Parts: sequence; C-alpha cells; structure tokens
Amino acid sequence: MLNHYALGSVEVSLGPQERFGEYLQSRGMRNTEPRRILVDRIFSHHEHFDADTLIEQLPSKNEQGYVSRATVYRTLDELVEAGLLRKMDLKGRTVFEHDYGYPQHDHLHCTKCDRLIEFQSAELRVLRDAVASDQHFRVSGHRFIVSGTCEECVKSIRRQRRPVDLI
Amino acid sequence: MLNHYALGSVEVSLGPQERFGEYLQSRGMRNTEPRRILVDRIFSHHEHFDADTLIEQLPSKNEQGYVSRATVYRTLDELVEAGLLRKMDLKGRTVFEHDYGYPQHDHLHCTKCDRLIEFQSAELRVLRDAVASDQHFRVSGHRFIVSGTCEECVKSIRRQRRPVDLI
DNA sequence: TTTCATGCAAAATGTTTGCACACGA
DNA sequence: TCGTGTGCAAACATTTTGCATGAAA
Repeated sequence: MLNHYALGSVEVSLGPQERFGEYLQSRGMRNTEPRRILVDRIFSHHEHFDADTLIEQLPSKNEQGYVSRATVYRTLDELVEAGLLRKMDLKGRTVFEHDYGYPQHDHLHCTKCDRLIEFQSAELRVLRDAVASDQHFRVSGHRFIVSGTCEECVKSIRRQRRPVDLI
Repeated sequence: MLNHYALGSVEVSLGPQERFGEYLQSRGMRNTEPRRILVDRIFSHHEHFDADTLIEQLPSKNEQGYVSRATVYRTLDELVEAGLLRKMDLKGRTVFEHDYGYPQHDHLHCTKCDRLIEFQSAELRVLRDAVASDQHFRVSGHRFIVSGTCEECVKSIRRQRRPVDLI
C-alpha cells in the first residue's frame, strides 16, 4: 500500500552550487570561496541542522577550508533568501533544511529524540487557503509542526515499562 | 452569515488568579505578591505579548509593584506549566497568549504589521491525527502558523500603488 | 582598482543561574 | 521557624555588528 503522505522529489536542472551562483550573480554579489565551501558542506548531507552543528563540522581556525562564525550566519541567511534553505524555529533551536530540489512539506517533531519526520498533505494547503480567503488574508507560506512521540520512542518507553508492569 | 472559523469561548469556573492559586497550592508552591501581580497584569489584556513587553509595562525598580526580570521569566514558565498561557516561537520572538478560558486555535500571522489573527478548524485536527496515525506517531500538540499579509495591509499597499498606476 | 566579503572581536539580545536575603505558610 | 521565592548581578547561548584587511570582478 502506497503511503499517501510520503515525499516525492522535485526536478531541478541546476545543482545547489550553480543555483546559488546564479542568485549571487543576479544580485551583483560575489561567488567567494567561503560561500562555495558552505554550499558544498550543507548540500552533501540531508539532515536538518543548526548553525552551531554546521560550524562544528567545518575545519577549525588556521586549517584549510575554515569559515568564520559570522560568515556562516551571513551565508545561511543568503541561502534562505535564495530559496535553497528553509529556516524554522523549533522550541528554542533554529534549524535549517534543504528547500531546493525538495517538495513543500511539513513535520512531525518527536520531542523525545528530537527527530523530524516529513510529510506532505495537499489537503492541508486547501484548508489553509480556505481559512485565509475567509479572512481576506494573502498567504505567503505556512509552518505546521506536529509535536509528540515517534514510533520508536513510544516503543522504547513501553519496553522500559513492561518489566515494572509485570511485577 | 456565520463565520465557520470564528472563535467561541470556553466556560471556566475560576478566574486566572484563583486557578493559578490552586495550581500553586497543589504543588506546594507559594502564592506570592510578585506572582499575583504578574497574573493580574497578564490577564487584564488579551493581546499576545513577549517577556520584554510585559516587563516594560510593569512598574520600574523602587516603585510599588516592581517585579524583577528573573521572576518574570520564572513565572511565565510556571503559567505555561499550569496551562494558563501558551508559549510560541514566532520568527525569533517568543510570544505568549492566554490559554485559560480560551479555545484551541491557530494563527494567521501578518508579516507586515505583525498582527496575529486567530482561527479554529476542526478539520485541521482531523488531518493532523490522520497523518500522525499513518506514521504511528503519538500527537501531543501542534503549531500551525500561516504567514502572509492581512486584509488591512493589502489595502494599504494598494492605496500606495494606485496613484502610480494611474499615471 | 574598486567594491564587496571576510575575519575578528566586541556588542547586542534574550534567557538562565547562583547566591544572600526576604517572606509566606 | 523553615524552606521557598525574590532580586541582583553575573553567566550564558546565540546572533549581529563595526571595522580593518583581503580578495573578486
């Protein structure tokens, strides 16, 4: 049985590096070494990440490929502006995820293990637009995060409890 | 014509002050002057607010009714814990809203004027639960924020443009 | 060769904490 | 009285900024 909420993918003609290059050019900004390094690193994995995690993964000061903290923050903002990344506020943490070559989606957030599960729902968009039009509100986007406990964490909680229950 | 998405209200037998008093007592915590001052202030208006705005509205140091910054933060957390307030992360800002005597609802967020419009949708909850059950995810709550431009801001943008359009 | 971007350090922001004293139960 | 709550200041975590230097176009 096919999962109704599963994610597909989106056709893109350019890689992130080229896409960002185009964006920079169109704005008269420079395609610099630090920017290329960051795009490289960011689009080599698919996980959600925050600024600090990214910085930790980069070479440290005085090493080949080092990028300063300030530049990381500045570049992340540009990547969001360029539509390559999506930024979201998750209970205190600010996390980023790929938004280029990826379909629009929403999240289930497990508050036990902090995992993010993605899903798609066309109905959600229909609902959103109905509410908005009802209020004469012009929609530019949305954020829908369902919080709770993922399957694995529910299981592991049950495992912990079982011995006690049997006593 | 009745608005399908409008908010009703919820019957509550106790006022916020009494309700928080009960909560404190049930936990062996003390019903102190600063706590009463904060509950009073917070539940005298209905706007969404952040910690800083609240602090500004309070009497300043050496004045009658002053409450320290630390106590404000500590008490806000207690009020959330007690179910009197809801806390949400809105593009960097952390805002609070009343959650006692108020129905569950979601928001349209105008990114021009920062206004929050509340709405209710039972279908959203049905959709949420369907997605979650599909992933064997145990839901504890959700956050749905639709961003865009509110009716007034759309109008004022049009007003600004009209003279130009006519030339 | 002229901007624009970077690295650095300092500053700003928002929130939390340790501790001595004050106060509610 | 006893233990919790408060105010204060310092610590903290995260992000932003000013400025001199360095590197794209």
